[in-house]
Amino acid sequence: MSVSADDTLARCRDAGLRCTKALEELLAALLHAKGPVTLVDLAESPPLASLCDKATLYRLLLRLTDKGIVRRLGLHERAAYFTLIIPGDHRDYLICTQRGSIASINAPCPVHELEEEIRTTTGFQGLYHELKFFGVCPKCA
Amino acid sequence: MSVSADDTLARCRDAGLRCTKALEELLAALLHAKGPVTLVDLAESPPLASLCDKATLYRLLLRLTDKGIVRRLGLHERAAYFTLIIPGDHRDYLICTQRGSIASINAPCPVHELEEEIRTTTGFQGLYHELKFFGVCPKCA
DNA sequence: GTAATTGCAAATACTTTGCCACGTA
DNA sequence: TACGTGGCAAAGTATTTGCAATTAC
Repeated sequence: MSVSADDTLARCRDAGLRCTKALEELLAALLHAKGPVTLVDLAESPPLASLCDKATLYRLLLRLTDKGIVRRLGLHERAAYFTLIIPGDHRDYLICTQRGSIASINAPCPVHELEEEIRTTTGFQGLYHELKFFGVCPKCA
Repeated sequence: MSVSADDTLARCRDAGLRCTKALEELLAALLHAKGPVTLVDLAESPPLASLCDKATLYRLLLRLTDKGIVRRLGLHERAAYFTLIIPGDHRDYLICTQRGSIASINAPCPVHELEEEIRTTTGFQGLYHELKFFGVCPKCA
């Protein structure tokens, strides 16, 4: 298991979650995923498919989201997307509305200052943001 | 009817849509709405509730989204949110994850440069973005 | 031993579609 | 008149929940 995997598992333990096989494999699947994935994506991926029920994954993702270990993204699809929160790592997304592909953007995110401003002026707690670009990629256009 | 309402209706006509009572009232409802609204919000609002079916609203919103007159937002709720696109007007959102309230942010959006850069480097067509801040508002915290 | 977690199955919620009647251009 | 649009009802898809059995601590 990579360092991140152990780190994440440790964060789960700290959050009071029990270390079950399902949790371990779910974290592994999220780590290996190239980007945000849906519940169904996860439920159908080889190790998880035979290991546990979709409802279990659903509830695990709920708890993880609750504990701030996983983020639930509202993209344009009907299904929700999930991604691990790696401390100190922020991602913005570029989505092709035609094919539904999701790419991460590596450019430095220009929103942090505004986020700081909002934090101080509104008093919101646990503030974070989602920045998504939508359009039709060259291949689809 | 305000100027915006006429403008928007004109855009619909230009897009080849027929001006029906349902369309007019839907546009009016979207204009009066403080921010993004769900299909159910619209279907239950007084003028529309007795005027037309939910399926009609659904199909109208589809057409309007298709024509670039309405934007469908993926927020964190299960339901999709819709909002009128006012040319030259861009909005970012501040969402309380506790109560689900959605506020518009008036601060100048710091993303336009990055959007330009993405447009030129990736060749995406019809590029636009959604920027949303999530957190727990002071009242809920 | 005890409380958290899980599987299975059923219930919800929201969206989407089919088909025929209707109204706009 | 012709074709886009609307109503009603049913189907589809993703999410959410109840409860008894199981498992981690």
